[in-house]
Amino acid sequence: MARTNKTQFAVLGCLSIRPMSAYEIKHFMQGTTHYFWMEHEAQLYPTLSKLHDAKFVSCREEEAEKSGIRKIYKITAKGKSALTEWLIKSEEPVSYRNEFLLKLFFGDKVDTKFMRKKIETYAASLSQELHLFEHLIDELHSVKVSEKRRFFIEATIRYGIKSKQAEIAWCHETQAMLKKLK
Amino acid sequence: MARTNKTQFAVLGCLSIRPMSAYEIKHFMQGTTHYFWMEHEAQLYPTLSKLHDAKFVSCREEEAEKSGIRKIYKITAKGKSALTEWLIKSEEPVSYRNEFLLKLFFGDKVDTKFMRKKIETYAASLSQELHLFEHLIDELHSVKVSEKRRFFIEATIRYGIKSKQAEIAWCHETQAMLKKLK
DNA sequence: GGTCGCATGTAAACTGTTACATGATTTT
DNA sequence: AAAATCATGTAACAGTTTACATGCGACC
Repeated sequence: MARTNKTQFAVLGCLSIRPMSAYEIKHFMQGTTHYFWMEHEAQLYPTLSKLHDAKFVSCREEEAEKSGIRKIYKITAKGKSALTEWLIKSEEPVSYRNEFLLKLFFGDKVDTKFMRKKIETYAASLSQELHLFEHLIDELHSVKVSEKRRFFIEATIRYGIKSKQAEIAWCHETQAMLKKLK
Repeated sequence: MARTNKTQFAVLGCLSIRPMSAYEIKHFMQGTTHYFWMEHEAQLYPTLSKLHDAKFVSCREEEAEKSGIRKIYKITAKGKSALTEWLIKSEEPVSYRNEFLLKLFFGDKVDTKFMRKKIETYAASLSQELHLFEHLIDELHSVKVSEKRRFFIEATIRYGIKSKQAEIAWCHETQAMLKKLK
């Protein structure tokens, strides 16, 4: 079974919010979906071309802010139905990889102090991410969107907050247990 | 900056437990690290060849159980120091992708009932994974390993349990909030 | 004069996944 | 007789990431 390319749906999703250029999509993702979905420019440009060829998006060129042209893409009816179809469909399972856990699994191969340090660093980065989520929630208050739209944006942020909190709790618990070990 | 291939370290890690063949490594991972790390055979065989060329592992051939030969790889001193170096090093940030959250983010584009159903299905798969972890903890009691080794194996499983519990709690919370919405 | 932001893209390398290919033994 | 397990691997493709390339305007 072939893997279906999800980049196209991420792009269609963004364009369902409002028409955007490739550059804008990148910045939009950076500000909203970056903690669960991010695309590289090298994927965005060819994906938009393909979506345009397939009539999922239309394209309008306008003067760029500083120089040259800017290609604004807009989702078509065909694109919208493709997006809806994907939204409703169930996800194919994907393999999740966590390098930190992989190292931890082999943690007995090195001195305990290294793993204590590793968990500490990991906890610190989790806290930073958690702060970012709390900032995103604050930001959301000042954004003008429909109640329904707001609900789903907030749901993804709450997901991030709950996950990070659980992971941070695990870090503390594990550090405490490590101290008792040996 | 070049990405470092982590497959080789996952393999070296497995071989630090005991000498294994490619086939055994796959089954070992399936039984232990599968929920945070998994490799395909098509990656394992060439990776082992490369590790052998680089003198990180040695190879001994023996009669296979059923037919042909079986190549048993053993980590060398050089391989051990490479593994240790990687274990201590900090992780490069990698992009995490979650198709479920991506869909949820655009959830306002479809009728609420579809997203309710989606969260329900997601919660069910999380519960199943949680049961698997609890089973892994049980299994761990009957495995003979050092106290330190056991600690780190258990830590990765506890991580899984805590994460899944938090996600399940999020599902319930979000379902309840969805009911109130409109 | 150099860097940053806006804005487009291409090329190459690498990684990951699926499918294919082989062959013996054991179980259903 | 067919399917599963043990055991090796290759080929082809799809997807991801890095680096490169271009050019203007604004700011320091």
